[in-house]
Amino acid sequence: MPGRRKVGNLLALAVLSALVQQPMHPYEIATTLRSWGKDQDMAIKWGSLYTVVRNMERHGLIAAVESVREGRRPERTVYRITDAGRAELVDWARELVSTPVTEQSSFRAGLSVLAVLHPDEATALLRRRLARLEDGIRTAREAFAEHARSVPRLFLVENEYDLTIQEAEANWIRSLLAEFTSGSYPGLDEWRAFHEAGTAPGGATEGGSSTK
Amino acid sequence: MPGRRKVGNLLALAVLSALVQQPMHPYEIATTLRSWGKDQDMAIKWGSLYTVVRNMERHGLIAAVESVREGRRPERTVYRITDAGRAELVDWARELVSTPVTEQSSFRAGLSVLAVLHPDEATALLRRRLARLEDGIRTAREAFAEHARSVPRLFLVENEYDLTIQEAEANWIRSLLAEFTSGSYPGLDEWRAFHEAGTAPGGATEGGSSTK
DNA sequence: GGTCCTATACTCGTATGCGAGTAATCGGAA
DNA sequence: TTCCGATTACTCGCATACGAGTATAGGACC
Repeated sequence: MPGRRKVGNLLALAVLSALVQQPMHPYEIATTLRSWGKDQDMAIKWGSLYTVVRNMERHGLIAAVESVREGRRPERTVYRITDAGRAELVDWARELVSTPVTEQSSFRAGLSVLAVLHPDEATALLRRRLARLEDGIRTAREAFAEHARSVPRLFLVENEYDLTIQEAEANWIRSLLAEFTSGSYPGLDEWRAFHEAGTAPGGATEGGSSTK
Repeated sequence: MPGRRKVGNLLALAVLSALVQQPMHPYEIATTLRSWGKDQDMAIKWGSLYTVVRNMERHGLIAAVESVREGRRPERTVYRITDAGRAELVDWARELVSTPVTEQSSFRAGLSVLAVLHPDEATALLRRRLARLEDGIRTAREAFAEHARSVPRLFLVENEYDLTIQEAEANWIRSLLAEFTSGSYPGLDEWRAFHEAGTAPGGATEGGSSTK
């Protein structure tokens, strides 16, 4: 339970933002979100969607409108947003916008154990990341330009933000790589020495003996 | 299970990086991590720690060394890293460093529903965020400078990264705010109009009728 | 030398997350 | 006409995540 929200999953926010437009059944919500391009920043997990929707109903944020059975397909339950849901949407938006939270970042985690890799390998891997990142940025920029034709900028703010952050990361990696390759990074020699002596840096020297 | 890792929780990575130094019992791992300052980017959840450790043992990444009972305290099980664990640590580090993944960001989520707020409120909230962010950056910078006295820069890369990203976010917010306050942001008037007409933007006009 | 507060060191139960499975419909090719 | 694969629309159940609870030890203070 991240925080005090009745339904803490950010997927719930997406559901609210879809239902605020019009009543829908869960599958339609997913489709709408995907067409909206929200699936990029929030891969829709089927299992979660239905769990989240059920919980949202339980907490009165949404309410079932009808259960249609079209032909003999599985029953589709159509939901609409309630006033409580609308209030939650706004309140949640307020919180998310105004309060910075330190998010979990896998790259940060990777960096925190960067020392276990040989500096040359670390350099190569960072180059790899940079290349992929540049690729991703290019793609995102194109998709953004495409979308921007038909959608007002306000509805694409998150993408603009994303691009900015990714660029900042790319730049940071570039400058780190520059220090690595020029040899100006402090402690680079010790780092290299540790690894070439066949031991992990920061750890005690251990012969790699059998484990079992 | 994020990916194919036997134990996908990033906490497991932290555990490995602690145990690579020397065998420890779980509580000691937590303490070590905290002293290392890793708790900032990865709040240690007690429940998770023990679950993760158990799973890691099950998968052979770590192994129990001994179960000491000091006095009449609860039994403490000391774990050491195995060769498989060491291999996992390195392999995991490689992946995390080389492969960018689009992480979940609550701010991005917030931005994606920014339109549900009145532009004036959005502006105020962004100002609020910016102030808090600047505060956090200042604090982090000081902590970093302090640490940098005793710890080589290599072991603080993640913090450097973090600062860079946070600054990028702050700058982005600043420029967005500038556009909002100068009125140069496209669509600002429509945005305002939507809200002042008493309806959510992008949605159909709906009288706020009773819900139940 | 008794009491209180904090630190140590976990355990347990529950809510949640989510992959994998299921089943019906539909459009097109053979 | 029938078969096949894709699409629609969910359900189920297990593994995880994690808060809250528990219980002992040690030191400070009076």
